[in-house]
Amino acid sequence: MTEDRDARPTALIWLRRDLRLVDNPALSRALERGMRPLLVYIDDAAGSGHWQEGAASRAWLRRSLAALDSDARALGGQLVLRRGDSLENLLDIVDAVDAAAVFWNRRYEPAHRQSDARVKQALRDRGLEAESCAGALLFEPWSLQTQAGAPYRVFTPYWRKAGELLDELAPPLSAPETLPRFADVQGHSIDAFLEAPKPAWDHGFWDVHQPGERGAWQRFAGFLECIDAYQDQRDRPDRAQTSRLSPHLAFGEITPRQILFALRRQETLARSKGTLGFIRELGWREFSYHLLFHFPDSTDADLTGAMFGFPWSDVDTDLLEDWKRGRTGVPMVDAGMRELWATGSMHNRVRMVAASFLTKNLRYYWHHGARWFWDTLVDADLANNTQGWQWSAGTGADAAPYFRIFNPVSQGKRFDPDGAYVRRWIPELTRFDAKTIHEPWTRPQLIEGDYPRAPIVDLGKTRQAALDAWQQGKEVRSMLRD
DNA sequence: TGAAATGTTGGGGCG
DNA sequence: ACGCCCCAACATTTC
Repeated sequence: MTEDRDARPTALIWLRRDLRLVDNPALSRALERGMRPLLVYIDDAAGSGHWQEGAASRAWLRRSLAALDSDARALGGQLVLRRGDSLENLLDIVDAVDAAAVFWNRRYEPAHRQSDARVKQALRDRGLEAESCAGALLFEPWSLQTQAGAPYRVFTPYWRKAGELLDELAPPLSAPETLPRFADVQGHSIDAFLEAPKPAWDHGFWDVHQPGERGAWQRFAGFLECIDAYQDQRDRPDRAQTSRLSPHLAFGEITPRQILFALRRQETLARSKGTLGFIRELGWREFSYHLLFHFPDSTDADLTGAMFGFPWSDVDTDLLEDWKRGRTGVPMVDAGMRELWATGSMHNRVRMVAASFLTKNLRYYWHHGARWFWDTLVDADLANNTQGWQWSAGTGADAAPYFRIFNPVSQGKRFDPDGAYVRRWIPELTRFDAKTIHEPWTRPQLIEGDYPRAPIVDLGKTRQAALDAWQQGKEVRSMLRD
């Protein structure tokens, strides 16, 4: 067997949210160093702190790992699957294959930064080489700062600064042509590693998504067909013209720099409004990571004091449940929440509408919404989810002011003018036409089934109550300042 | 990457 | 011709 004669040292490639073989810096590091890479994934619940991946993410993870396992085998290699403490497992595999090094791509979530630092120290204490690489972002969070040396808190100057550096980015890395195989290493089989959901509540996910590196590139190719129209169409949930790359990015099946370089190669598209608009959205992802890195407490508490003293409402669990399950009686909100439940995804415009309803009409603290999205989204990403919710609630950096309260009826009329999106997810409203479908309570006799005949809260009254509450909080804040 | 209230402007109908 | 009103279409302000 070749491995017996091969004198090259072995490096473990500790995979997490970088489930790809192309443009994988940790893997490339091993190859550059003339080392034999062994891919390892460890299911370590403790390493994520209290933001352990939700059920939808795990459904995705299961399929993404299966794809990676198959891709690794196709190159002659393997993917070692382990469960439990990361360090213990790494050390055990190091012993089994007599590895000299462990390489991985960096994570930026607070719990992972802590546990990764401990792992790195412990590996080095044992005389092993341990290196973390930059693989998930265009820019490391510490590489961009204001003239005063502080982290940016406003997107526009952040992205302007990033724009100066975009042209200097190194191109993506290529994949190995082959991978070595190791005979004496124990691991779980892919089928036994993560159980398929029972009952198969995730079946609707895979109509719209195909996890894995190949699925990511197929999705990207599909998106290229309509990226020209992206800027004009991206707010339309009734059109399937967004990239839908977010779960692939969240699991690291594709990287932002692969996307960026691939777009640059498309000469006719590279400077189009649609392309630039999409790249700007990648910028928001970068900005979210930047904020998460510099303000790690923001996953659980307000990033700014803008809403200090605001009287958030006590949660009525029945109403919260109505919101989660798409039974608020407000079509645009319910359609979004049902899309989320069925597909593990929700159109971005509708996420904003649903978040506005929760944090303003219901006046619940954003954390309740962030938790639900965290559990149900296949693209659950701590940086994006946190900043998205803080942005909606008015508590974040560069956030929408709290008084920007969406009217889900006018949002519906504007962005789903035919009612096609709402009709797709709320069959109880099939009898409505475009004119009235976003306010079915004006024709309650047309509503079918047990869909609410009226919204669970009055949109006008709760809007005014939110503004009044904001005014109160404003007084508290100004008293505290004096 | 709001909405609603309020203010302004200008065209047209009408006495 | 003129003032007056109505109202749509915008613009500005406020939360």
